[in-house]
Amino acid sequence: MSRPVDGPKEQGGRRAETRQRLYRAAADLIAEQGFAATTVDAIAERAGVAKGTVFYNFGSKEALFAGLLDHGIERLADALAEAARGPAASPIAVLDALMLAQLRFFDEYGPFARVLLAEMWRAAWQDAVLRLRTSVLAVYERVLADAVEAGELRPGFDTGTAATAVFGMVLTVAIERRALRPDQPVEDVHATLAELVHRRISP
Amino acid sequence: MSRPVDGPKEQGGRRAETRQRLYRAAADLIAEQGFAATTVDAIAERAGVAKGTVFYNFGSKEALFAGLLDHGIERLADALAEAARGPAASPIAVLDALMLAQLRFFDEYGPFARVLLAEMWRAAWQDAVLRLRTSVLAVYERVLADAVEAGELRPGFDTGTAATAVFGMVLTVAIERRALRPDQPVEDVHATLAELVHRRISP
DNA sequence: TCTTTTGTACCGACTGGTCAGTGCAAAAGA
DNA sequence: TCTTTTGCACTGACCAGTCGGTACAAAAGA
Repeated sequence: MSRPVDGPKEQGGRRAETRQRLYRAAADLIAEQGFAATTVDAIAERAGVAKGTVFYNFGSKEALFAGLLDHGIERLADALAEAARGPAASPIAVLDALMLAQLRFFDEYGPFARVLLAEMWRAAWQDAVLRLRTSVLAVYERVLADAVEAGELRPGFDTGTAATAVFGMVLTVAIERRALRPDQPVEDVHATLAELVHRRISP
Repeated sequence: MSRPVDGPKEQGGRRAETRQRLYRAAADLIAEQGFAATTVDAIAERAGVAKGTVFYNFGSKEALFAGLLDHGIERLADALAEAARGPAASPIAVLDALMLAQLRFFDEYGPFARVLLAEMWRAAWQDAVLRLRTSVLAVYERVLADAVEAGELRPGFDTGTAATAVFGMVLTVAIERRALRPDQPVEDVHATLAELVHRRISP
Protein backbone atom coordinates (compact mmCIF):
# COMPACT_ATOMS: atom_id res chain seq x y z
CA MET A 1 0.00 0.00 0.00
CA SER A 2 2.48 2.61 1.13
CA ARG A 3 4.83 2.91 -1.80
CA PRO A 4 8.27 4.00 -0.51
CA VAL A 5 9.63 5.97 -3.47
CA ASP A 6 12.44 7.29 -1.33
CA GLY A 7 16.04 7.97 -2.23
CA PRO A 8 18.83 5.43 -1.82
CA LYS A 9 19.50 4.44 1.76
CA GLU A 10 21.27 1.27 2.75
CA GLN A 11 24.04 -0.42 0.86
CA GLY A 12 23.76 -4.17 1.14
CA GLY A 13 20.01 -4.81 1.34
CA ARG A 14 17.80 -6.43 -1.21
CA ARG A 15 16.41 -3.14 -2.48
CA ALA A 16 19.87 -1.68 -2.78
CA GLU A 17 20.95 -4.54 -4.97
CA THR A 18 17.86 -4.22 -7.16
CA ARG A 19 18.55 -0.53 -7.56
CA GLN A 20 22.13 -1.20 -8.57
CA ARG A 21 20.95 -3.61 -11.22
CA LEU A 22 18.48 -1.06 -12.50
CA TYR A 23 21.12 1.65 -12.61
CA ARG A 24 23.45 -0.48 -14.62
CA ALA A 25 20.73 -1.60 -17.03
CA ALA A 26 19.47 1.94 -17.46
CA ALA A 27 22.95 3.32 -18.07
CA ASP A 28 23.68 0.67 -20.70
CA LEU A 29 20.46 1.21 -22.60
CA ILE A 30 20.30 4.97 -22.31
CA ALA A 31 23.90 5.26 -23.47
CA GLU A 32 22.92 3.42 -26.63
CA GLN A 33 19.51 4.90 -27.33
CA GLY A 34 19.03 8.00 -25.24
CA PHE A 35 16.63 8.58 -22.39
CA ALA A 36 13.39 9.05 -24.27
CA ALA A 37 13.96 6.14 -26.63
CA THR A 38 14.67 3.71 -23.81
CA THR A 39 11.58 2.03 -22.44
CA VAL A 40 11.03 1.08 -18.85
CA ASP A 41 10.13 -2.41 -20.06
CA ALA A 42 13.56 -2.75 -21.65
CA ILE A 43 15.35 -1.53 -18.55
CA ALA A 44 13.39 -3.93 -16.36
CA GLU A 45 14.06 -6.83 -18.67
CA ARG A 46 17.79 -6.15 -18.87
CA ALA A 47 17.93 -5.85 -15.09
CA GLY A 48 16.07 -9.15 -14.71
CA VAL A 49 13.24 -7.50 -12.84
CA ALA A 50 9.55 -6.92 -13.41
CA LYS A 51 8.36 -3.59 -14.68
CA GLY A 52 6.41 -2.93 -11.53
CA THR A 53 9.60 -3.17 -9.52
CA VAL A 54 11.02 -0.17 -11.31
CA PHE A 55 8.08 1.94 -10.25
CA TYR A 56 8.06 0.44 -6.79
CA ASN A 57 11.67 1.50 -6.35
CA PHE A 58 11.79 4.81 -8.14
CA GLY A 59 8.25 5.99 -8.70
CA SER A 60 8.87 7.14 -12.26
CA LYS A 61 11.19 6.74 -15.21
CA GLU A 62 12.49 10.24 -14.65
CA ALA A 63 13.25 9.57 -11.01
CA LEU A 64 15.19 6.46 -11.94
CA PHE A 65 17.27 8.50 -14.33
CA ALA A 66 17.81 11.30 -11.84
CA GLY A 67 19.02 8.71 -9.36
CA LEU A 68 21.36 7.26 -11.93
CA LEU A 69 22.88 10.66 -12.64
CA ASP A 70 23.32 11.46 -8.96
CA HIS A 71 24.85 8.10 -8.28
CA GLY A 72 27.36 8.40 -11.09
CA ILE A 73 28.28 11.99 -10.36
CA GLU A 74 28.90 11.14 -6.74
CA ARG A 75 31.23 8.32 -7.64
CA LEU A 76 33.07 10.48 -10.16
CA ALA A 77 33.44 13.27 -7.63
CA ASP A 78 34.87 10.78 -5.14
CA ALA A 79 37.36 9.46 -7.67
CA LEU A 80 38.56 12.95 -8.54
CA ALA A 81 38.71 14.12 -4.95
CA GLU A 82 40.86 11.14 -4.08
CA ALA A 83 43.18 11.78 -7.00
CA ALA A 84 43.52 15.39 -5.90
CA ARG A 85 44.48 14.31 -2.38
CA GLY A 86 47.48 12.30 -3.49
CA PRO A 87 51.03 13.64 -3.27
CA ALA A 88 52.00 15.93 -6.10
CA ALA A 89 54.98 18.09 -6.95
CA SER A 90 52.92 20.96 -8.31
CA PRO A 91 49.39 22.03 -9.19
CA ILE A 92 50.03 21.03 -12.77
CA ALA A 93 50.98 17.56 -11.58
CA VAL A 94 47.68 17.41 -9.72
CA LEU A 95 45.89 18.44 -12.90
CA ASP A 96 47.60 15.51 -14.55
CA ALA A 97 46.42 13.15 -11.86
CA LEU A 98 42.87 14.47 -12.18
CA MET A 99 42.78 13.88 -15.90
CA LEU A 100 44.07 10.37 -15.47
CA ALA A 101 41.52 9.63 -12.77
CA GLN A 102 38.68 10.95 -14.94
CA LEU A 103 39.92 8.96 -17.89
CA ARG A 104 40.04 5.78 -15.81
CA PHE A 105 36.62 6.41 -14.32
CA PHE A 106 34.97 6.84 -17.69
CA ASP A 107 36.92 3.93 -19.02
CA GLU A 108 35.35 1.75 -16.36
CA TYR A 109 31.89 3.29 -16.56
CA GLY A 110 31.76 4.00 -20.26
CA PRO A 111 27.99 3.96 -20.65
CA PHE A 112 27.69 6.50 -17.88
CA ALA A 113 30.14 8.75 -19.67
CA ARG A 114 27.96 8.75 -22.75
CA VAL A 115 24.81 9.36 -20.77
CA LEU A 116 26.45 12.27 -19.04
CA LEU A 117 27.71 13.81 -22.25
CA ALA A 118 24.38 13.48 -24.00
CA GLU A 119 22.09 14.62 -21.22
CA MET A 120 24.32 17.07 -19.39
CA TRP A 121 22.80 20.17 -20.91
CA ARG A 122 19.14 19.17 -20.85
CA ALA A 123 17.14 21.58 -18.77
CA ALA A 124 15.28 18.68 -17.20
CA TRP A 125 18.26 17.58 -15.13
CA GLN A 126 19.37 20.92 -13.77
CA ASP A 127 19.87 19.54 -10.28
CA ALA A 128 22.30 16.92 -11.44
CA VAL A 129 24.18 19.41 -13.57
CA LEU A 130 24.49 21.73 -10.61
CA ARG A 131 25.92 18.89 -8.58
CA LEU A 132 28.35 18.13 -11.37
CA ARG A 133 29.54 21.70 -11.32
CA THR A 134 29.93 21.97 -7.58
CA SER A 135 31.44 18.58 -6.93
CA VAL A 136 33.38 17.69 -10.08
CA LEU A 137 34.23 20.82 -12.02
CA ALA A 138 35.07 22.54 -8.75
CA VAL A 139 37.93 20.10 -8.23
CA TYR A 140 39.43 21.10 -11.55
CA GLU A 141 38.84 24.74 -10.91
CA ARG A 142 40.56 24.59 -7.53
CA VAL A 143 43.71 23.02 -8.90
CA LEU A 144 43.81 25.55 -11.72
CA ALA A 145 43.45 28.34 -9.19
CA ASP A 146 46.35 26.79 -7.29
CA ALA A 147 48.37 26.85 -10.48
CA VAL A 148 47.65 30.54 -10.89
CA GLU A 149 48.63 31.04 -7.28
CA ALA A 150 51.88 29.17 -7.85
CA GLY A 151 52.68 31.28 -10.88
CA GLU A 152 52.28 28.39 -13.29
CA LEU A 153 49.44 30.22 -14.99
CA ARG A 154 48.96 33.90 -15.60
CA PRO A 155 47.08 35.85 -12.95
CA GLY A 156 43.55 36.52 -14.11
CA PHE A 157 43.41 33.25 -16.02
CA ASP A 158 39.80 32.11 -16.38
CA THR A 159 39.86 28.97 -14.29
CA GLY A 160 36.13 28.37 -14.66
CA THR A 161 36.19 28.13 -18.42
CA ALA A 162 39.41 26.16 -18.33
CA ALA A 163 37.93 23.66 -15.87
CA THR A 164 35.00 23.02 -18.20
CA ALA A 165 37.39 22.78 -21.12
CA VAL A 166 39.56 20.13 -19.51
CA PHE A 167 36.58 18.16 -18.27
CA GLY A 168 34.92 18.19 -21.67
CA MET A 169 38.15 17.30 -23.40
CA VAL A 170 38.76 14.27 -21.22
CA LEU A 171 35.11 13.19 -21.45
CA THR A 172 35.10 13.36 -25.24
CA VAL A 173 38.38 11.52 -25.59
CA ALA A 174 37.35 8.85 -23.11
CA ILE A 175 34.24 8.10 -25.12
CA GLU A 176 36.08 8.14 -28.41
CA ARG A 177 38.72 5.78 -27.11
CA ARG A 178 36.17 3.26 -25.87
CA ALA A 179 34.22 3.43 -29.10
CA LEU A 180 37.04 3.51 -31.62
CA ARG A 181 40.32 2.49 -30.03
CA PRO A 182 39.54 0.12 -27.18
CA ASP A 183 43.00 -1.42 -27.38
CA GLN A 184 44.91 1.78 -26.82
CA PRO A 185 46.08 1.99 -23.19
CA VAL A 186 44.44 4.71 -21.15
CA GLU A 187 47.92 5.84 -20.12
CA ASP A 188 48.83 6.64 -23.72
CA VAL A 189 45.75 8.76 -24.15
CA HIS A 190 46.53 10.48 -20.91
CA ALA A 191 50.06 11.22 -22.04
CA THR A 192 48.73 12.90 -25.17
CA LEU A 193 46.30 15.03 -23.19
CA ALA A 194 48.94 15.96 -20.65
CA GLU A 195 51.24 17.02 -23.42
CA LEU A 196 48.46 19.05 -24.98
CA VAL A 197 47.65 21.03 -21.88
CA HIS A 198 51.08 21.61 -20.52
CA ARG A 199 53.59 20.57 -23.08
CA ARG A 200 55.38 17.98 -21.03
CA ILE A 201 57.53 16.81 -23.93
CA SER A 202 58.87 13.42 -23.07
CA PRO A 203 61.18 11.68 -25.53
CA MET B 1 1.86 10.73 -55.48
CA SER B 2 5.55 10.29 -56.13
CA ARG B 3 7.11 11.57 -52.95
CA PRO B 4 10.55 12.94 -53.75
CA VAL B 5 12.35 12.17 -50.49
CA ASP B 6 15.67 13.11 -51.99
CA GLY B 7 18.60 14.82 -50.37
CA PRO B 8 19.15 18.56 -50.46
CA LYS B 9 19.75 19.93 -53.92
CA GLU B 10 19.14 23.50 -54.90
CA GLN B 11 19.70 26.52 -52.71
CA GLY B 12 17.17 29.19 -53.42
CA GLY B 13 14.02 27.32 -54.42
CA ARG B 14 10.77 27.02 -52.55
CA ARG B 15 11.54 23.54 -51.29
CA ALA B 16 14.97 24.61 -50.15
CA GLU B 17 13.48 27.32 -48.01
CA THR B 18 10.96 24.96 -46.49
CA ARG B 19 13.77 22.57 -45.65
CA GLN B 20 15.80 25.33 -44.03
CA ARG B 21 12.88 26.22 -41.82
CA LEU B 22 12.43 22.60 -40.86
CA TYR B 23 16.13 22.20 -40.08
CA ARG B 24 16.12 25.20 -37.83
CA ALA B 25 12.94 24.17 -36.04
CA ALA B 26 14.19 20.62 -35.60
CA ALA B 27 17.56 21.77 -34.27
CA ASP B 28 15.93 24.09 -31.75
CA LEU B 29 13.54 21.50 -30.43
CA ILE B 30 15.90 18.54 -30.48
CA ALA B 31 18.55 20.57 -28.68
CA GLU B 32 16.10 21.14 -25.87
CA GLN B 33 14.39 17.77 -25.68
CA GLY B 34 16.40 15.24 -27.61
CA PHE B 35 15.50 13.44 -30.80
CA ALA B 36 13.07 10.86 -29.49
CA ALA B 37 11.18 13.28 -27.29
CA THR B 38 10.63 15.76 -30.10
CA THR B 39 7.47 15.14 -32.13
CA VAL B 40 7.09 15.74 -35.81
CA ASP B 41 3.95 17.75 -35.05
CA ALA B 42 5.97 20.11 -32.89
CA ILE B 43 8.67 20.54 -35.51
CA ALA B 44 6.10 21.27 -38.19
CA GLU B 45 4.29 23.75 -36.00
CA ARG B 46 7.47 25.59 -35.04
CA ALA B 47 8.50 25.73 -38.68
CA GLY B 48 5.07 27.08 -39.62
CA VAL B 49 4.45 24.20 -41.97
CA ALA B 50 1.89 21.43 -42.26
CA LYS B 51 2.85 18.05 -40.90
CA GLY B 52 2.41 16.44 -44.28
CA THR B 53 5.06 18.76 -45.66
CA VAL B 54 7.66 17.20 -43.40
CA PHE B 55 6.98 13.77 -44.83
CA TYR B 56 6.66 15.13 -48.32
CA ASN B 57 10.13 16.63 -48.04
CA PHE B 58 11.99 14.10 -45.96
CA GLY B 59 9.97 10.92 -45.92
CA SER B 60 10.55 10.23 -42.24
CA LYS B 61 11.52 11.81 -38.97
CA GLU B 62 14.84 10.00 -39.04
CA ALA B 63 15.63 11.23 -42.53
CA LEU B 64 14.90 14.79 -41.47
CA PHE B 65 17.34 14.41 -38.63
CA ALA B 66 19.99 12.78 -40.77
CA GLY B 67 19.66 15.68 -43.19
CA LEU B 68 20.02 18.14 -40.34
CA LEU B 69 23.21 16.48 -39.15
CA ASP B 70 24.69 16.38 -42.63
CA HIS B 71 23.77 19.98 -43.30
CA GLY B 72 25.32 21.20 -40.05
CA ILE B 73 28.45 19.14 -40.39
CA GLU B 74 28.98 20.40 -43.90
CA ARG B 75 28.71 24.00 -42.82
CA LEU B 76 31.04 23.42 -39.88
CA ALA B 77 33.56 21.72 -42.12
CA ASP B 78 33.41 24.69 -44.50
CA ALA B 79 33.93 27.15 -41.67
CA LEU B 80 36.97 25.25 -40.39
CA ALA B 81 38.44 24.71 -43.81
CA GLU B 82 38.21 28.41 -44.51
CA ALA B 83 39.85 29.28 -41.21
CA ALA B 84 42.66 26.86 -42.00
CA ARG B 85 43.24 28.51 -45.37
CA GLY B 86 43.95 31.93 -43.90
CA PRO B 87 47.48 33.28 -43.46
CA ALA B 88 49.21 32.02 -40.33
CA ALA B 89 52.66 32.29 -38.86
CA SER B 90 52.81 28.69 -37.69
CA PRO B 91 50.78 25.51 -37.36
CA ILE B 92 49.99 26.44 -33.79
CA ALA B 93 48.62 29.75 -35.01
CA VAL B 94 46.40 27.83 -37.41
CA LEU B 95 45.22 25.67 -34.52
CA ASP B 96 44.28 28.89 -32.78
CA ALA B 97 42.32 30.06 -35.78
CA LEU B 98 40.51 26.73 -35.99
CA MET B 99 39.44 26.86 -32.38
CA LEU B 100 38.15 30.38 -32.81
CA ALA B 101 36.25 29.44 -35.94
CA GLN B 102 34.67 26.45 -34.21
CA LEU B 103 33.77 28.57 -31.22
CA ARG B 104 32.14 31.17 -33.45
CA PHE B 105 30.28 28.56 -35.45
CA PHE B 106 28.78 26.94 -32.39
CA ASP B 107 28.08 30.34 -30.94
CA GLU B 108 25.95 31.11 -33.96
CA TYR B 109 24.38 27.67 -34.25
CA GLY B 110 24.14 26.81 -30.57
CA PRO B 111 21.25 24.36 -30.83
CA PHE B 112 23.15 22.43 -33.45
CA ALA B 113 26.14 22.21 -31.13
CA ARG B 114 24.00 20.59 -28.48
CA VAL B 115 22.40 18.21 -30.93
CA LEU B 116 25.80 17.19 -32.19
CA LEU B 117 27.19 16.65 -28.71
CA ALA B 118 24.22 14.61 -27.59
CA GLU B 119 23.78 12.44 -30.64
CA MET B 120 27.34 12.17 -31.89
CA TRP B 121 27.99 8.75 -30.43
CA ARG B 122 24.64 7.15 -31.17
CA ALA B 123 25.07 4.13 -33.37
CA ALA B 124 22.07 5.20 -35.45
CA TRP B 125 23.90 8.12 -37.06
CA GLN B 126 27.13 6.39 -37.94
CA ASP B 127 27.20 7.95 -41.39
CA ALA B 128 27.09 11.45 -40.03
CA VAL B 129 29.74 10.68 -37.45
CA LEU B 130 31.98 9.31 -40.14
CA ARG B 131 31.52 12.49 -42.10
CA LEU B 132 32.36 14.51 -39.00
CA ARG B 133 35.57 12.58 -38.61
CA THR B 134 36.68 12.86 -42.19
CA SER B 135 35.68 16.45 -42.79
CA VAL B 136 36.00 18.20 -39.44
CA LEU B 137 38.34 16.28 -37.18
CA ALA B 138 40.63 15.75 -40.14
CA VAL B 139 41.23 19.50 -40.35
CA TYR B 140 42.43 19.53 -36.76
CA GLU B 141 44.50 16.44 -37.28
CA ARG B 142 46.22 17.89 -40.30
CA VAL B 143 47.29 21.06 -38.53
CA LEU B 144 48.54 19.05 -35.59
CA ALA B 145 50.54 16.87 -37.96
CA ASP B 146 51.97 20.06 -39.45
CA ALA B 147 52.97 21.14 -35.96
CA VAL B 148 54.79 17.87 -35.46
CA GLU B 149 56.47 18.37 -38.81
CA ALA B 150 57.51 21.88 -37.83
CA GLY B 151 58.98 20.61 -34.58
CA GLU B 152 56.37 22.37 -32.45
CA LEU B 153 55.20 19.02 -31.14
CA ARG B 154 57.20 15.91 -30.40
CA PRO B 155 57.54 13.36 -33.20
CA GLY B 156 55.19 10.46 -32.57
CA PHE B 157 52.62 12.72 -30.94
CA ASP B 158 49.13 11.18 -31.24
CA THR B 159 47.47 13.71 -33.50
CA GLY B 160 44.27 11.70 -33.82
CA THR B 161 43.54 11.67 -30.11
CA ALA B 162 44.62 15.28 -29.79
CA ALA B 163 42.30 16.34 -32.61
CA THR B 164 39.34 14.75 -30.86
CA ALA B 165 40.46 16.32 -27.60
CA VAL B 166 40.58 19.83 -28.98
CA PHE B 167 37.31 19.43 -30.84
CA GLY B 168 35.53 18.10 -27.75
CA MET B 169 37.04 20.79 -25.58
CA VAL B 170 35.85 23.60 -27.81
CA LEU B 171 32.42 22.01 -28.25
CA THR B 172 31.90 21.64 -24.52
CA VAL B 173 33.04 25.15 -23.74
CA ALA B 174 30.94 26.64 -26.52
CA ILE B 175 27.82 25.04 -25.12
CA GLU B 176 28.65 26.01 -21.57
CA ARG B 177 29.25 29.60 -22.54
CA ARG B 178 25.93 29.90 -24.35
CA ALA B 179 24.07 28.28 -21.50
CA LEU B 180 25.78 29.91 -18.54
CA ARG B 181 27.79 32.93 -19.62
CA PRO B 182 26.12 34.38 -22.71
CA ASP B 183 27.62 37.79 -22.01
CA GLN B 184 31.23 36.67 -22.06
CA PRO B 185 32.84 37.51 -25.41
CA VAL B 186 33.78 34.54 -27.51
CA GLU B 187 37.24 36.02 -27.87
CA ASP B 188 37.83 35.80 -24.13
CA VAL B 189 36.88 32.15 -24.09
CA HIS B 190 39.14 31.58 -27.04
CA ALA B 191 42.04 33.27 -25.28
CA THR B 192 41.63 30.94 -22.33
CA LEU B 193 41.57 27.87 -24.55
CA ALA B 194 44.56 29.07 -26.53
CA GLU B 195 46.49 29.62 -23.36
CA LEU B 196 45.49 26.17 -22.15
CA VAL B 197 46.71 24.34 -25.20
CA HIS B 198 49.86 26.23 -25.93
CA ARG B 199 50.61 28.50 -23.04
CA ARG B 200 50.60 31.73 -24.90
CA ILE B 201 50.92 33.83 -21.76
CA SER B 202 49.91 37.33 -22.64
CA PRO B 203 50.03 39.94 -19.89
C1' DT C 1 5.16 -24.22 19.61
C1' DC C 2 1.84 -23.05 16.20
C1' DT C 3 -0.92 -19.55 14.05
C1' DT C 4 -1.97 -15.05 12.47
C1' DT C 5 -0.78 -10.50 11.21
C1' DT C 6 2.09 -7.00 9.21
C1' DG C 7 5.42 -4.84 6.19
C1' DT C 8 8.39 -5.11 2.35
C1' DA C 9 9.60 -6.29 -2.20
C1' DC C 10 8.24 -7.77 -6.35
C1' DC C 11 5.22 -9.32 -10.26
C1' DG C 12 2.85 -8.71 -14.84
C1' DA C 13 -1.59 -8.01 -17.28
C1' DC C 14 -3.99 -4.07 -18.41
C1' DT C 15 -5.26 0.88 -19.67
C1' DG C 16 -5.31 5.38 -21.56
C1' DG C 17 -2.82 8.33 -24.08
C1' DT C 18 0.68 9.55 -27.51
C1' DC C 19 2.77 9.75 -31.90
C1' DA C 20 4.90 8.43 -36.57
C1' DG C 21 3.17 7.89 -40.62
C1' DT C 22 -0.94 7.61 -44.22
C1' DG C 23 -4.57 9.15 -47.53
C1' DC C 24 -6.69 12.43 -50.00
C1' DA C 25 -8.86 16.38 -51.93
C1' DA C 26 -8.15 21.03 -52.56
C1' DA C 27 -5.33 25.22 -52.88
C1' DA C 28 -1.27 27.73 -54.00
C1' DG C 29 2.80 28.64 -56.50
C1' DA C 30 5.79 28.81 -60.70
C1' DT D 1 0.47 22.01 -66.32
C1' DC D 2 3.32 20.18 -62.80
C1' DT D 3 5.13 20.65 -58.30
C1' DT D 4 4.63 21.75 -53.69
C1' DT D 5 2.03 22.70 -49.73
C1' DT D 6 -2.14 22.51 -46.86
C1' DG D 7 -5.59 20.66 -43.65
C1' DC D 8 -7.44 17.06 -41.44
C1' DA D 9 -9.16 12.64 -40.20
C1' DC D 10 -7.42 8.21 -39.29
C1' DT D 11 -4.66 4.08 -37.81
C1' DG D 12 -1.80 0.97 -35.49
C1' DA D 13 2.01 0.37 -32.67
C1' DC D 14 4.01 1.54 -28.61
C1' DC D 15 4.68 2.86 -23.80
C1' DA D 16 4.48 5.10 -18.92
C1' DG D 17 2.22 4.24 -15.20
C1' DT D 18 -1.51 1.44 -12.45
C1' DC D 19 -3.37 -2.06 -9.74
C1' DG D 20 -4.69 -6.38 -7.79
C1' DG D 21 -2.14 -9.86 -6.39
C1' DT D 22 1.91 -13.13 -4.72
C1' DA D 23 6.00 -14.41 -1.75
C1' DC D 24 8.23 -14.33 2.29
C1' DA D 25 10.22 -13.14 6.61
C1' DA D 26 9.78 -11.33 11.04
C1' DA D 27 6.87 -9.93 14.79
C1' DA D 28 2.85 -10.63 17.58
C1' DG D 29 -0.41 -13.28 19.68
C1' DA D 30 -2.34 -17.67 21.88
